[in-house]
Amino acid sequence: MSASDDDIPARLLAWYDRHARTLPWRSPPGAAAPEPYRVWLSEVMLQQTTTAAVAPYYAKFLARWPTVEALAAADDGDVMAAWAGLGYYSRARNLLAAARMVVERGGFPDTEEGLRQLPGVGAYIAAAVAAIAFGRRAVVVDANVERVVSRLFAIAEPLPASRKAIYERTGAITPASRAGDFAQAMMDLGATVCTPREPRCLLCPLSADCAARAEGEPGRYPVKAAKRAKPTRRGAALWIERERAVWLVRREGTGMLGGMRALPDDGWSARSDGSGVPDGEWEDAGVVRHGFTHFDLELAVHVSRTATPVGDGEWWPLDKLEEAGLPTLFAKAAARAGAR
DNA sequence: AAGGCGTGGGC
DNA sequence: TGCCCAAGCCT
Repeated sequence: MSASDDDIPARLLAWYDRHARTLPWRSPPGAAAPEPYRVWLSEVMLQQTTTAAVAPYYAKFLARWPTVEALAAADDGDVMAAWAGLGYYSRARNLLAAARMVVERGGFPDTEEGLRQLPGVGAYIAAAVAAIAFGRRAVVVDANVERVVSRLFAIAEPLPASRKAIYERTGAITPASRAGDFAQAMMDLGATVCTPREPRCLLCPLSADCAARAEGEPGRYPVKAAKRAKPTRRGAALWIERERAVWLVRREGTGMLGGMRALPDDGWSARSDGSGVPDGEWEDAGVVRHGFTHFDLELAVHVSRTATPVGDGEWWPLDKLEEAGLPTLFAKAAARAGAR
């Protein structure tokens, strides 16, 4: 490094004062912090999800449930349906459970340790909310920070083994004041300058400090462990129609798409072979392909107007299908069934 | 502690 | 097209 670590937060915050992104859940640099509810809601939505994808959902949730009290009083099915399409549905289940805990205890915890007790709040979100909403010094490490810090210090150890070292290095450059702005500055830097491919080092306020840049190939970091191949599973979904209505069920439990409204299926999510359509006269409506995090799915869509409804469900009017809150997989299957 | 857990966009 | 990636958490 050409300068001491002490200068890093100062340079980064000066950069942030001029280049902070404007985002719906964020206050401008130096302004009063947003309400904890808004920070928490945005952080939950932003897990593994782009800001562009989150923005409309954040607006919708805030308009419909403006406070944590309103959210705590919401109907479970309404919240799940409002989350439909955003993915990682355990987030919605935990969101509601956490809102009810917060109301029960009379407000948000204002420490990392307290926040960690809420379901769906892990190390990252607890630190982010403590820093951004409550102004506490907290070491905030997300994937952006992992990338920036890996490059800044040329950490050669691959992720995820390097997480501990990254946390310590991040802690060493996190300032006592403006920790929330510092965290958001690191994330903005990672999102707009220190990008995964072809980082724009000429625009970076930390380029003089960056060991990876000094080495000449900053895009080499962070080093990542090899990932495993994604298998393909096959399954079937059932479109059972009567009088302009379709039979929808609610998926149980906390597994794949748990808690979400869905088409009946053959159990593909619990098995890898996919087999078996119940007796009856089924028309083949084709196959929907959908990629999940750890496997690809080829879902055959079977259509019947005479088959007996499967399981515990309800007849849903076709002209209101958009309001059913189907996850994207089943929205695709519905489109396939309708297009036959 | 490594794998389950969604989806859409960029290249 | 196929792969990588995006403000991770839970078990």
